[in-house]
Amino acid sequence: MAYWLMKSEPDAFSIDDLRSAGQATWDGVRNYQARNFMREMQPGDNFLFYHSSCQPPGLAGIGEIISSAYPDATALNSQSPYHDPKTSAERLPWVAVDVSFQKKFPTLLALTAIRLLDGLEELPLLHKGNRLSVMTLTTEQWAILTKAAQA
DNA sequence: GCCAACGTTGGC
DNA sequence: GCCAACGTTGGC
Repeated sequence: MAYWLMKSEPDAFSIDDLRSAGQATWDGVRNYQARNFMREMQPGDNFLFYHSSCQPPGLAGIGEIISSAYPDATALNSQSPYHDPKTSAERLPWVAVDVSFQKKFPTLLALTAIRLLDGLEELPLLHKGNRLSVMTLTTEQWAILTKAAQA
């Protein structure tokens, strides 16, 4: 089983939205490195739900990956905010996965608090200028973050 | 609202 | 294939 971290702007889709929906489609990712990680996802993997571009940014909870990657049709939809006019049904590089709610942390683990934790030197989230919206976590990173979030 | 960092685009 | 210009991300 693998561990992931995925970012979402809570104004668009938050941990509370996932909790009320129970499950959801994680789509709209338009970056090849993030896409490649999504292709590796398997049902049963867990991910940390990160709220970005908000105040404060940080980890809000845990979800589960419940499907492997499949083509992200929002790229083809001219009405979608995720429309990618360079794609077609024959040439569709983007993927989505289905996810389910697992838990919301008692309090948000803010980015400022994450920066103070030991053992996360390799975590891309903390690297200056990093914008990757889907990243893999080692078992150790997962343990450090989930422990801090529920302390 | 600012701006640093990064990815993408397009001229050559 | 290089690289400058541009657009986007996302913390502050």
